[in-house]
Amino acid sequence: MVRIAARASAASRQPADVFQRIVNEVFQLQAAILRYGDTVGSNHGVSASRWQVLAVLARTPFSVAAIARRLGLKRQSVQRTTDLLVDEGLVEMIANPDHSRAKLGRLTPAGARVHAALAERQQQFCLDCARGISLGDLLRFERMLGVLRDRIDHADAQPRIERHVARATRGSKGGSKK
Amino acid sequence: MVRIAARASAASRQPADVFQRIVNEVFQLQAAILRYGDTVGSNHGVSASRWQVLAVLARTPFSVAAIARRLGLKRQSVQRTTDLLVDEGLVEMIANPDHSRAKLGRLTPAGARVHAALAERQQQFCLDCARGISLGDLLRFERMLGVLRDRIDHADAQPRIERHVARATRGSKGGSKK
DNA sequence: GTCGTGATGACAGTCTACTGCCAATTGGGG
DNA sequence: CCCCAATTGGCAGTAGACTGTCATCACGAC
Repeated sequence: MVRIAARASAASRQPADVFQRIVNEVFQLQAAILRYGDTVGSNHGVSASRWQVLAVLARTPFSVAAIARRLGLKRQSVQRTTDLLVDEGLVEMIANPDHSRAKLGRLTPAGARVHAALAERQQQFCLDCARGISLGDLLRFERMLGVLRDRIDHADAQPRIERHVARATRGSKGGSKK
Repeated sequence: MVRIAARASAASRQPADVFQRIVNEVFQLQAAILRYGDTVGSNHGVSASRWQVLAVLARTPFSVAAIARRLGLKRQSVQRTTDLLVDEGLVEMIANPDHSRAKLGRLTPAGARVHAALAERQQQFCLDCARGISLGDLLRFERMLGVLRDRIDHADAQPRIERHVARATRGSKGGSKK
């Protein structure tokens, strides 16, 4: 399908170059998703990150740590978002019979209304985006996302030379470079 | 314990459900990339975002705004990162014959050294990640990322019903949408 | 019953990206 | 020549995610 020899410059087909473009595209795709979520959500008074939390709690109450695991975020990040949602009256913390300290977040009636409105828009949005793309392509795409994530997570991120030395020089990241 | 509600939708093949899982995967893939970049970069004193700027400037000097366009970020974000890189001695601003105010960023010898070390690691990393994946699959994946981004960017993010009413009922966080 | 480990919530601080606003520069039209 | 729009840099403020740290709670080992 593609001639291998000539013109590798414009859009390089070297695996490493393709991969770098993919990294850039992933960043921009995530930014686009966040932009969309913020825009749609703002019409209902919530940002993309709050929407995410609402979506998790819409199914069934969860502790903050459980929400974080589902979203792939840190406890502390979700904690902050959840606190704000409680302040706004969209979420309430209810007692957890299994753990006196780890209360469960649950949508208030107001929170449920917001989520319902957003879910409806999201359904249409998803269908719009998926239109014309075969289910097989979508599933392949989803699988590839997972494969790449696995590989990146399991890649050896440590230097091959004096790992302990390099690690000792860390600790202040950017600030150490004065 | 964390098998939660994922069961019901775990293998859903409805396009909208697949799409929602894709969104989640994109977020986590981006987080994984950032984690990797920070880990590798920290061994050389730079974070993932600084690495990105160094990579752009490695080819040829650019103005801050030009870097931002290349990375798909806002001017102000890149400006801040670039200022820090200048403080750290990895980048220097040189005169721009075409614009007296928009100076061009260029790697200092120290910056070039850091970038060279990172580029070498990155090359190996990209090859590791792409191993076993056909070039065609990679290119298809790259194309799909672009397609989805286009659709999301061009999706109708506005409500179909009385936007001004919804906005009027907000108040606090609505400021972002002015 | 007591202790240690892990999970959890809470608080503080950092980093990065965003928006908003303003000043200076550039290039084109009136 | 002067004015205007677009571009650019600079500064301020906000949002969200991260790490680090500590106290508390649950649970199993002893």
